[in-house]
Amino acid sequence: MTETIIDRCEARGLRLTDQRRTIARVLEDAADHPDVEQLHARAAAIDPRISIATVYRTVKLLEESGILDRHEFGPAPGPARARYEDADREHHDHLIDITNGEVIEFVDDDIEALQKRIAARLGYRLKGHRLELYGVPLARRDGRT
Amino acid sequence: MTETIIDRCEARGLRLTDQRRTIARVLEDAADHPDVEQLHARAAAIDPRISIATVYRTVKLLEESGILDRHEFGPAPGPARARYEDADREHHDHLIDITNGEVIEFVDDDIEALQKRIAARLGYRLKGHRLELYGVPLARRDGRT
DNA sequence: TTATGTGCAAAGCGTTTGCGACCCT
DNA sequence: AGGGTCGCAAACGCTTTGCACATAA
Repeated sequence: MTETIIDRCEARGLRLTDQRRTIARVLEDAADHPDVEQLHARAAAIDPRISIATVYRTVKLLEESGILDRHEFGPAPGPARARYEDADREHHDHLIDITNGEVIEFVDDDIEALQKRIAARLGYRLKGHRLELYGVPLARRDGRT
Repeated sequence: MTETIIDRCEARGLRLTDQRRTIARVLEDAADHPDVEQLHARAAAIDPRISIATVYRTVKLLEESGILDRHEFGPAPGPARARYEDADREHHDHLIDITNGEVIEFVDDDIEALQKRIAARLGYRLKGHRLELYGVPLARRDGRT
Protein backbone atom coordinates (compact mmCIF):
# COMPACT_ATOMS: atom_id res chain seq x y z
CA MET A 1 0.00 0.00 0.00
CA THR A 2 2.90 2.38 0.61
CA GLU A 3 4.98 1.10 -2.29
CA THR A 4 5.89 3.82 -4.74
CA ILE A 5 5.12 3.48 -8.42
CA ILE A 6 8.81 3.05 -9.12
CA ASP A 7 8.96 0.23 -6.57
CA ARG A 8 6.20 -1.50 -8.41
CA CYS A 9 7.89 -0.98 -11.76
CA GLU A 10 11.03 -2.60 -10.41
CA ALA A 11 9.03 -5.42 -8.89
CA ARG A 12 7.67 -6.13 -12.36
CA GLY A 13 11.09 -5.90 -13.98
CA LEU A 14 10.28 -2.84 -16.06
CA ARG A 15 13.31 -0.98 -17.29
CA LEU A 16 13.65 2.36 -15.54
CA THR A 17 14.61 5.24 -17.75
CA ASP A 18 14.86 8.88 -16.69
CA GLN A 19 11.60 9.55 -18.49
CA ARG A 20 9.73 6.80 -16.71
CA ARG A 21 11.08 7.90 -13.36
CA THR A 22 9.89 11.44 -14.02
CA ILE A 23 6.45 10.34 -15.17
CA ALA A 24 6.17 8.04 -12.16
CA ARG A 25 7.00 10.93 -9.87
CA VAL A 26 4.40 13.14 -11.52
CA LEU A 27 1.81 10.42 -11.10
CA GLU A 28 2.84 9.90 -7.51
CA ASP A 29 2.38 13.60 -6.77
CA ALA A 30 -0.93 13.93 -8.60
CA ALA A 31 -3.88 14.50 -6.32
CA ASP A 32 -6.26 14.68 -9.29
CA HIS A 33 -6.94 12.40 -12.25
CA PRO A 34 -4.69 13.85 -14.95
CA ASP A 35 -4.93 13.11 -18.65
CA VAL A 36 -1.94 12.50 -20.91
CA GLU A 37 -1.63 16.12 -21.89
CA GLN A 38 -1.50 17.23 -18.27
CA LEU A 39 0.97 14.49 -17.40
CA HIS A 40 3.17 15.56 -20.28
CA ALA A 41 3.05 19.21 -19.23
CA ARG A 42 3.99 18.35 -15.65
CA ALA A 43 6.69 15.91 -16.67
CA ALA A 44 8.15 18.29 -19.24
CA ALA A 45 8.37 20.97 -16.55
CA ILE A 46 10.77 18.66 -14.73
CA ASP A 47 12.57 17.32 -17.78
CA PRO A 48 11.87 18.96 -21.14
CA ARG A 49 13.28 16.01 -23.06
CA ILE A 50 10.11 14.03 -22.48
CA SER A 51 7.90 13.65 -25.55
CA ILE A 52 4.19 13.08 -25.45
CA ALA A 53 4.67 9.80 -27.29
CA THR A 54 6.66 8.53 -24.33
CA VAL A 55 3.93 9.58 -21.94
CA TYR A 56 1.42 7.62 -24.02
CA ARG A 57 3.70 4.61 -24.12
CA THR A 58 4.37 4.79 -20.40
CA VAL A 59 0.79 5.11 -19.19
CA LYS A 60 -0.18 2.26 -21.47
CA LEU A 61 2.61 0.12 -20.08
CA LEU A 62 1.71 0.98 -16.51
CA GLU A 63 -1.93 0.33 -17.11
CA GLU A 64 -1.21 -3.08 -18.62
CA SER A 65 1.02 -3.80 -15.65
CA GLY A 66 -1.81 -3.01 -13.27
CA ILE A 67 0.01 -0.03 -11.79
CA LEU A 68 -2.39 2.58 -13.14
CA ASP A 69 -6.13 2.71 -13.61
CA ARG A 70 -7.50 4.36 -16.72
CA HIS A 71 -10.80 6.21 -16.76
CA GLU A 72 -12.85 7.85 -19.45
CA PHE A 73 -15.21 10.13 -17.64
CA GLY A 74 -18.09 11.47 -19.66
CA PRO A 75 -20.47 12.67 -20.52
CA ALA A 76 -18.58 14.46 -23.26
CA PRO A 77 -19.37 13.04 -26.68
CA GLY A 78 -16.78 11.67 -29.00
CA PRO A 79 -13.47 10.21 -27.95
CA ALA A 80 -13.16 11.23 -24.33
CA ARG A 81 -9.66 11.92 -23.14
CA ALA A 82 -8.36 9.13 -20.92
CA ARG A 83 -7.41 10.00 -17.36
CA TYR A 84 -5.18 8.07 -15.00
CA GLU A 85 -4.73 7.35 -11.32
CA ASP A 86 -2.58 5.12 -9.17
CA ALA A 87 -4.14 1.65 -9.06
CA ASP A 88 -2.62 0.72 -5.70
CA ARG A 89 -5.34 2.17 -3.51
CA GLU A 90 -8.54 0.99 -1.97
CA HIS A 91 -11.18 0.40 -4.64
CA HIS A 92 -13.43 3.40 -5.13
CA ASP A 93 -15.84 4.91 -7.61
CA HIS A 94 -16.25 8.49 -8.80
CA LEU A 95 -18.75 11.28 -8.64
CA ILE A 96 -18.26 14.02 -11.23
CA ASP A 97 -19.44 17.52 -10.41
CA ILE A 98 -20.95 18.54 -13.73
CA THR A 99 -20.77 22.21 -12.84
CA ASN A 100 -16.99 22.24 -12.85
CA GLY A 101 -15.68 18.81 -13.80
CA GLU A 102 -14.33 18.11 -10.34
CA VAL A 103 -13.98 14.40 -9.52
CA ILE A 104 -14.89 13.18 -6.05
CA GLU A 105 -13.95 9.66 -4.99
CA PHE A 106 -16.13 7.53 -2.78
CA VAL A 107 -16.28 4.05 -1.32
CA ASP A 108 -19.53 2.24 -0.66
CA ASP A 109 -19.57 -1.40 0.30
CA ASP A 110 -23.32 -1.71 -0.11
CA ILE A 111 -23.20 -0.77 -3.76
CA GLU A 112 -20.31 -3.16 -4.38
CA ALA A 113 -22.27 -6.01 -2.85
CA LEU A 114 -25.42 -5.05 -4.69
CA GLN A 115 -23.65 -5.12 -8.03
CA LYS A 116 -22.34 -8.58 -7.32
CA ARG A 117 -25.84 -9.72 -6.46
CA ILE A 118 -27.34 -8.21 -9.60
CA ALA A 119 -24.76 -9.96 -11.78
CA ALA A 120 -25.46 -13.27 -10.02
CA ARG A 121 -29.18 -12.84 -10.54
CA LEU A 122 -28.50 -12.45 -14.27
CA GLY A 123 -26.33 -15.57 -14.28
CA TYR A 124 -22.93 -13.88 -14.27
CA ARG A 125 -19.90 -13.67 -12.08
CA LEU A 126 -18.88 -10.03 -11.76
CA LYS A 127 -15.37 -9.34 -13.05
CA GLY A 128 -15.40 -5.56 -12.99
CA HIS A 129 -17.62 -2.56 -13.21
CA ARG A 130 -17.75 1.08 -14.11
CA LEU A 131 -19.77 3.37 -11.89
CA GLU A 132 -19.78 7.11 -12.33
CA LEU A 133 -22.26 9.46 -10.70
CA TYR A 134 -22.90 12.86 -12.24
CA GLY A 135 -24.31 15.52 -9.96
CA VAL A 136 -24.62 19.15 -8.98
CA PRO A 137 -23.86 20.52 -5.52
CA LEU A 138 -26.85 20.74 -3.19
CA ALA A 139 -28.05 24.23 -2.41
CA ARG A 140 -26.37 25.68 0.66
CA ARG A 141 -27.11 28.53 3.01
CA ASP A 142 -23.72 30.22 2.95
CA GLY A 143 -22.29 31.95 -0.06
CA ARG A 144 -19.44 29.57 -0.79
CA THR A 145 -18.79 28.21 -4.24
CA MET B 1 -43.98 5.09 -24.55
CA THR B 2 -45.35 3.70 -27.78
CA GLU B 3 -44.42 6.72 -29.87
CA THR B 4 -42.17 5.89 -32.76
CA ILE B 5 -38.86 7.65 -33.29
CA ILE B 6 -40.35 9.45 -36.28
CA ASP B 7 -43.23 10.65 -34.12
CA ARG B 8 -40.76 12.11 -31.71
CA CYS B 9 -38.79 13.75 -34.53
CA GLU B 10 -41.96 15.42 -35.76
CA ALA B 11 -42.90 16.46 -32.23
CA ARG B 12 -39.57 18.25 -32.04
CA GLY B 13 -39.95 19.86 -35.46
CA LEU B 14 -37.04 18.00 -37.03
CA ARG B 15 -37.10 17.94 -40.79
CA LEU B 16 -37.82 14.46 -42.04
CA THR B 17 -35.78 13.36 -45.00
CA ASP B 18 -35.82 9.93 -46.60
CA GLN B 19 -32.47 9.22 -44.97
CA ARG B 20 -33.67 10.12 -41.51
CA ARG B 21 -36.79 8.06 -41.95
CA THR B 22 -34.72 5.06 -42.95
CA ILE B 23 -32.28 5.49 -40.08
CA ALA B 24 -35.18 5.91 -37.66
CA ARG B 25 -36.69 2.70 -38.92
CA VAL B 26 -33.43 0.83 -38.48
CA LEU B 27 -33.14 2.13 -34.94
CA GLU B 28 -36.72 1.18 -34.23
CA ASP B 29 -36.11 -2.36 -35.41
CA ALA B 30 -32.81 -2.80 -33.58
CA ALA B 31 -32.95 -5.21 -30.68
CA ASP B 32 -29.28 -4.68 -29.92
CA HIS B 33 -27.10 -1.62 -29.31
CA PRO B 34 -25.72 -0.90 -32.78
CA ASP B 35 -22.80 1.38 -33.53
CA VAL B 36 -22.69 3.82 -36.43
CA GLU B 37 -21.09 1.35 -38.77
CA GLN B 38 -23.81 -1.20 -38.13
CA LEU B 39 -26.53 1.40 -38.48
CA HIS B 40 -25.05 2.50 -41.77
CA ALA B 41 -24.87 -1.05 -43.07
CA ARG B 42 -28.49 -1.73 -42.14
CA ALA B 43 -29.71 1.59 -43.50
CA ALA B 44 -27.75 1.22 -46.72
CA ALA B 45 -29.35 -2.19 -47.22
CA ILE B 46 -32.70 -0.38 -47.39
CA ASP B 47 -31.51 2.70 -49.26
CA PRO B 48 -27.98 2.66 -50.68
CA ARG B 49 -27.94 6.45 -51.09
CA ILE B 50 -27.28 6.88 -47.36
CA SER B 51 -23.75 7.93 -46.52
CA ILE B 52 -22.04 7.26 -43.23
CA ALA B 53 -21.66 10.99 -42.69
CA THR B 54 -25.42 11.30 -42.62
CA VAL B 55 -25.66 8.51 -40.09
CA TYR B 56 -23.19 10.33 -37.86
CA ARG B 57 -25.09 13.58 -38.27
CA THR B 58 -28.41 11.90 -37.57
CA VAL B 59 -27.46 10.01 -34.44
CA LYS B 60 -25.86 13.16 -33.09
CA LEU B 61 -29.00 15.12 -33.78
CA LEU B 62 -31.20 12.47 -32.22
CA GLU B 63 -29.00 12.21 -29.19
CA GLU B 64 -29.04 15.96 -28.66
CA SER B 65 -32.81 15.85 -29.04
CA GLY B 66 -33.05 13.25 -26.31
CA ILE B 67 -34.41 10.63 -28.69
CA LEU B 68 -31.39 8.35 -28.52
CA ASP B 69 -29.02 7.32 -25.75
CA ARG B 70 -25.37 6.98 -26.56
CA HIS B 71 -23.13 4.48 -24.82
CA GLU B 72 -19.44 3.78 -24.91
CA PHE B 73 -19.05 0.34 -23.46
CA GLY B 74 -15.54 -0.61 -22.49
CA PRO B 75 -13.26 -1.85 -21.45
CA ALA B 76 -11.51 -1.49 -24.77
CA PRO B 77 -8.75 1.10 -24.67
CA GLY B 78 -8.64 4.07 -26.94
CA PRO B 79 -11.64 5.71 -28.50
CA ALA B 80 -14.40 3.20 -28.00
CA ARG B 81 -17.00 3.07 -30.71
CA ALA B 82 -20.23 4.73 -29.65
CA ARG B 83 -23.37 2.62 -29.59
CA TYR B 84 -26.96 3.79 -29.60
CA GLU B 85 -30.38 2.83 -28.32
CA ASP B 86 -33.84 4.31 -28.19
CA ALA B 87 -34.05 6.67 -25.21
CA ASP B 88 -37.80 6.32 -24.80
CA ARG B 89 -37.79 3.26 -22.62
CA GLU B 90 -37.72 2.50 -18.93
CA HIS B 91 -34.38 3.45 -17.44
CA HIS B 92 -31.97 0.54 -17.27
CA ASP B 93 -28.30 -0.26 -16.93
CA HIS B 94 -26.11 -2.77 -18.75
CA LEU B 95 -24.14 -5.88 -18.02
CA ILE B 96 -21.54 -6.77 -20.65
CA ASP B 97 -20.58 -10.40 -21.10
CA ILE B 98 -16.82 -10.08 -21.53
CA THR B 99 -16.59 -13.50 -23.14
CA ASN B 100 -18.54 -12.41 -26.21
CA GLY B 101 -19.44 -8.74 -25.91
CA GLU B 102 -23.13 -9.43 -25.46
CA VAL B 103 -25.02 -6.65 -23.68
CA ILE B 104 -27.70 -7.56 -21.14
CA GLU B 105 -30.04 -4.89 -19.84
CA PHE B 106 -31.30 -4.82 -16.30
CA VAL B 107 -33.37 -2.69 -13.98
CA ASP B 108 -32.73 -2.47 -10.27
CA ASP B 109 -34.54 0.05 -8.14
CA ASP B 110 -32.36 -0.59 -5.12
CA ILE B 111 -29.22 0.44 -6.93
CA GLU B 112 -30.89 3.55 -8.30
CA ALA B 113 -31.96 4.59 -4.82
CA LEU B 114 -28.56 3.78 -3.38
CA GLN B 115 -26.81 5.96 -5.94
CA LYS B 116 -29.06 8.85 -5.07
CA ARG B 117 -28.27 8.37 -1.40
CA ILE B 118 -24.53 8.23 -2.01
CA ALA B 119 -24.63 11.45 -4.00
CA ALA B 120 -26.64 13.14 -1.26
CA ARG B 121 -24.17 11.97 1.35
CA LEU B 122 -21.42 13.66 -0.65
CA GLY B 123 -23.44 16.87 -0.92
CA TYR B 124 -24.72 16.43 -4.47
CA ARG B 125 -27.98 16.07 -6.24
CA LEU B 126 -27.73 13.19 -8.71
CA LYS B 127 -28.29 14.24 -12.33
CA GLY B 128 -27.22 11.09 -14.09
CA HIS B 129 -25.03 8.06 -13.83
CA ARG B 130 -23.19 5.46 -15.79
CA LEU B 131 -23.26 1.91 -14.50
CA GLU B 132 -21.81 -0.96 -16.46
CA LEU B 133 -21.18 -4.40 -15.04
CA TYR B 134 -18.64 -6.67 -16.70
CA GLY B 135 -18.97 -10.37 -16.06
CA VAL B 136 -18.56 -13.95 -17.21
CA PRO B 137 -21.36 -16.52 -17.29
CA LEU B 138 -21.62 -18.68 -14.21
CA ALA B 139 -20.62 -22.31 -14.64
CA ARG B 140 -23.54 -24.49 -15.64
CA ARG B 141 -24.22 -28.19 -15.57
CA ASP B 142 -25.47 -28.62 -19.12
CA GLY B 143 -23.30 -28.22 -22.18
CA ARG B 144 -24.85 -25.09 -23.61
CA THR B 145 -22.82 -22.13 -24.70
C1' DT C 1 -38.52 29.66 -52.43
C1' DT C 2 -35.10 29.12 -49.17
C1' DA C 3 -33.34 27.35 -45.09
C1' DT C 4 -31.70 22.65 -44.22
C1' DG C 5 -29.89 18.31 -45.27
C1' DT C 6 -26.79 15.40 -48.11
C1' DG C 7 -22.63 13.08 -50.28
C1' DC C 8 -17.99 13.31 -50.83
C1' DA C 9 -13.59 13.97 -49.44
C1' DA C 10 -10.64 16.30 -46.42
C1' DA C 11 -9.72 17.68 -41.78
C1' DG C 12 -9.68 16.95 -36.69
C1' DC C 13 -8.50 14.72 -32.44
C1' DG C 14 -6.65 11.54 -29.30
C1' DT C 15 -3.72 7.79 -29.65
C1' DT C 16 -0.42 4.51 -31.76
C1' DT C 17 3.62 3.24 -34.37
C1' DG C 18 7.86 2.81 -37.80
C1' DC C 19 12.31 4.34 -37.77
C1' DG C 20 16.99 5.36 -36.68
C1' DA C 21 19.48 7.06 -32.65
C1' DC C 22 20.21 6.32 -27.86
C1' DC C 23 20.46 4.21 -23.23
C1' DC C 24 19.79 0.96 -19.36
C1' DT C 25 21.52 -3.33 -17.55
C1' DA D 1 27.03 -5.67 -26.32
C1' DG D 2 22.46 -5.60 -27.39
C1' DG D 3 17.71 -5.49 -26.70
C1' DG D 4 14.62 -2.11 -24.87
C1' DT D 5 13.29 2.88 -25.16
C1' DC D 6 13.12 7.51 -27.09
C1' DG D 7 11.90 11.50 -30.14
C1' DC D 8 10.02 12.62 -34.27
C1' DA D 9 6.68 12.56 -37.56
C1' DA D 10 3.59 9.85 -40.07
C1' DA D 11 -0.32 6.79 -39.62
C1' DC D 12 -4.63 5.28 -37.40
C1' DG D 13 -9.65 4.88 -36.19
C1' DC D 14 -13.59 7.23 -35.18
C1' DT D 15 -15.93 11.37 -35.87
C1' DT D 16 -16.75 15.98 -37.71
C1' DT D 17 -16.98 19.40 -41.33
C1' DG D 18 -16.49 22.56 -45.82
C1' DC D 19 -18.40 22.69 -50.00
C1' DA D 20 -21.59 22.36 -53.90
C1' DC D 21 -25.78 20.17 -54.93
C1' DA D 22 -30.37 18.40 -53.60
C1' DT D 23 -34.66 18.62 -51.00
C1' DA D 24 -38.41 19.33 -47.41
C1' DA D 25 -41.79 22.50 -46.01
